[in-house]
Amino acid sequence: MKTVETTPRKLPRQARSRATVDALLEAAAQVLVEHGYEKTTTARVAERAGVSVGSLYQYFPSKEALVAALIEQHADEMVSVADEALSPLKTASLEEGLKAIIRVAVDTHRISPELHKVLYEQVPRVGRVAEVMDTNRRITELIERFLRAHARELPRGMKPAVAAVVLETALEALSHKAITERQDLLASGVLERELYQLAAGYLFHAER
Amino acid sequence: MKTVETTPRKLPRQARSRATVDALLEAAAQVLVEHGYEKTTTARVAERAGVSVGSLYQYFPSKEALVAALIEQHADEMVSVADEALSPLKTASLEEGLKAIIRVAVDTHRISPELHKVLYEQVPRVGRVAEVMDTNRRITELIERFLRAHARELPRGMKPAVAAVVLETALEALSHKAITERQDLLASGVLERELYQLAAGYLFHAER
DNA sequence: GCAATATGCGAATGATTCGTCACATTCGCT
DNA sequence: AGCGAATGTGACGAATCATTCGCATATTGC
Repeated sequence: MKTVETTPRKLPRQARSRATVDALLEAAAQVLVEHGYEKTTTARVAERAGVSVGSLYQYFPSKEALVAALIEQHADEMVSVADEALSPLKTASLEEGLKAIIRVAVDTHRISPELHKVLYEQVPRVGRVAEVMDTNRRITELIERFLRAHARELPRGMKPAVAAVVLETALEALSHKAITERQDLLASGVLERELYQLAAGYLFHAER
Repeated sequence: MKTVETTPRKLPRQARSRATVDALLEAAAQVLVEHGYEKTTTARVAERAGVSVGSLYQYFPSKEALVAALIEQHADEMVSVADEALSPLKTASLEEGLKAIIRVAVDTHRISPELHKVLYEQVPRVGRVAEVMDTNRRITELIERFLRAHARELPRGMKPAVAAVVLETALEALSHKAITERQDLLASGVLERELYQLAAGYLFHAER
C-alpha cells in the first residue's frame, strides 16, 4: 500500500514565504470551488496564487497535501465554533442546550458553504476521512456529555451514547442539505424550527 | 461547454454482446469497490470483464458513461424497492406507514452496501451523474404523497413538502451511517427503533 | 558588504490514462 | 457452405498532469 505524503515539506520561516503559503491555500480554495477537485491542477492553483508550481511543491509535497491542509483548516474552524458554543452548556437547561446544539449545527455549516461543499464531497478521495470523521466524533461527544448531564430528564431506556449519534447525524445531514441545496429553508429560520421539532420530539416525547 | 456523452453508443442485439455489457457492468462494480473511482481505469475494467478496451468503448462512450450506467442500475433498484413498499400505503394508517417508510430507508441501503458507499461517496457529482443520483428526490416525493394522504392527522402548520425532506434526509443519513460505520446498530434492530422514535416524535408530538 | 541561507522559478520529465482505428473473429441467416 | 452484419481485439496516438531539478533572486546574519 503506497501512502501519499501529506505533511508539509518545509515550514515557512520568513514572512515572504508565509504569504506564499497563504496565497496558495486561498487560491486552492478558490480553484476548488470554481472547478471542482478533478479540474483543480497544481499549475492552476499556483497561477492563481501568483506563484510558480515549484514554490507550491516547496511547501506541499503533493496535490493531496494541499487539499488536506485546506481540510484541516476548515475542520479546525468548525470544531472551535462548536467548542465555544457548547462548552458552557453544563449549566444550561435541557431545552436551552438543545437549542444551542441546533444553532451550532447550522452555524458550523455557514462558515464557507461553497468550500465546505467541495471539501465534503472530495474528502473520501483525499483519504483524509479520518480528520473529518473526527470532527463529527468530537461534536458527538460534546452532545453526549450534555445529554448525560441531563440523564434523569431523558426518557427511560434512552442511551446517551446512541442518542448523541442520532442527533448529531440527523442535524448535520439536514444542515448540510439546507446549505448545499435548499437555501430556501435557511432564510426564514424554517430550518432551525424543523430541527428543533425533530430533536425535541425525539428527546422529550419518545415512548420507550 | 463541452458535455461528456453518457448514453450508450450502441445497443446490444445479440446475446453475446448483452453478456459483454453485463460483464462490463459487473466488472466495473467490482473494480470500483476495490480501487475507488480515481483508480478505476477503463483498461482495468475491461480486463476484469475478460474483454478488450475497444469493446468497452463499443457500448460506453466514456468512463463516465460506464459509471453512470451503474448508478442508474443501482438507483433504479433502490427506487423500485421503495416503490413496491410504499405504493400500497395510501390505505395504511399513519403509524404503519411510518414503520414501512423506515423499513424502506434501511432496506434500500442493504442492497449492495459497498457499491452504494463507493457510488455515493467517491463518484464525483458532476454532469449527468448528478441527475441520475436523484433517487433521494424521488423517494422524498413518495413520502410527501403519503404524508398528504394523512394531512389531517399531522400537526397544524406542518407542511408535507418540508416534512418529507426532513424525514427523508434524516432517515437516509442515519441508515447510511449505520451501514457504513456503525453496523453494531444494525444487528439488534436498534436502528429501526431509534428511527421510529425520531420520526414519530417529529410527526406526532410536535408543538407548533 | 558579503557569505550563507531561504525562497522562487518554470521548462523538462515521466507516468498515466482516455479513447481510436484497422483488422480479426463470430453470429445469424439463407 | 457462404455472406454481410455484429462484435471483439489491442497496439498506439494524443493529451493531461503531478512532480522534479538546476539555476536565479531575495533575505538574513554577521
